[in-house]
Amino acid sequence: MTSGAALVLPTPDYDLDATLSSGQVFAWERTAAGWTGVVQGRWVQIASTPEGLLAQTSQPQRDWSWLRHFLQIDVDLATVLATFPQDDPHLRAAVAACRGLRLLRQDPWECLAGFILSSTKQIVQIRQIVRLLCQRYGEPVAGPAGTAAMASFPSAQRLAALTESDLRACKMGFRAPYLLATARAIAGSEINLDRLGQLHLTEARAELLKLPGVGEKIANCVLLFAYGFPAAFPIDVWVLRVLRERYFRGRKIAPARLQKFAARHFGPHAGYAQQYLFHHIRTAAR
DNA sequence: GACCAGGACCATT
DNA sequence: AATGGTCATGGT
Repeated sequence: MTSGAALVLPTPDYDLDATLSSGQVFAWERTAAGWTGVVQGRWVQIASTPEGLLAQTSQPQRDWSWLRHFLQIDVDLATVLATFPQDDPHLRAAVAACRGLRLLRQDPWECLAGFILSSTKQIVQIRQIVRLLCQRYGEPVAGPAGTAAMASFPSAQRLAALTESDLRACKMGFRAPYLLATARAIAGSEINLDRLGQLHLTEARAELLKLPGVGEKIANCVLLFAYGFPAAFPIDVWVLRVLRERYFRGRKIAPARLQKFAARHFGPHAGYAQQYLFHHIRTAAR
């Protein structure tokens, strides 16, 4: 190791592959050496080893709390799973198949922008759009010697200064005006993302819903993946399918009723349950 | 070529 | 409250 720093995080019950490929984040790259990404401006590569998660950075690190926070290392997964309903065979099967799947704690703006781009897009396509945005408008972040550089996700201020056609050139189609208007609302301080974490779940959701291109589903994704509200329960087409087929005999149920059911049935960590159901049905489908 | 993708928004019933 | 059309782009 000629530069940077390395650290082993001995974390039981952590499936890094499942976590980083389960549609929470879109800017991480999988290489032969592990996963590479940018967290708070820092280049970081993470590999799964028998001793735990092996993290490497390009710069020396005084403390690693930023990475522990992003990975949510200190969440005791067993405690979360213990809050799940014990008499639910479908959820039980999903947890058994995806043991170690975790929720991350992302940067709110990157998460918000990523999910504005997510509507009726496959995850591989969302990743492609995000990659283009980072390469064209993000800041380069160098890795250790001999590794590929990454690019940070562009700030709201940076995107706010672009035009709609700049964004359309990144292949995001009709989502371009949504992303642009939301970037300008954030850059212009009409909404302060730093403040939302101090609000209650419903208040924070109401703030996010003011942004163009943000409905219930995307708001819940941001609340769950960036702000750590474990009860937030995003219902996309996949989760909708699971809920209908497995819990309502294929009947179609009003969205408000489904949200109510999810909160009551899955409990205070319903968002975790949602991620297990989502990842399970998507990985089983291939 | 048909169908679908981690939806939101608008108009109409 | 519920339905239907529209919005780009690319994978299967």
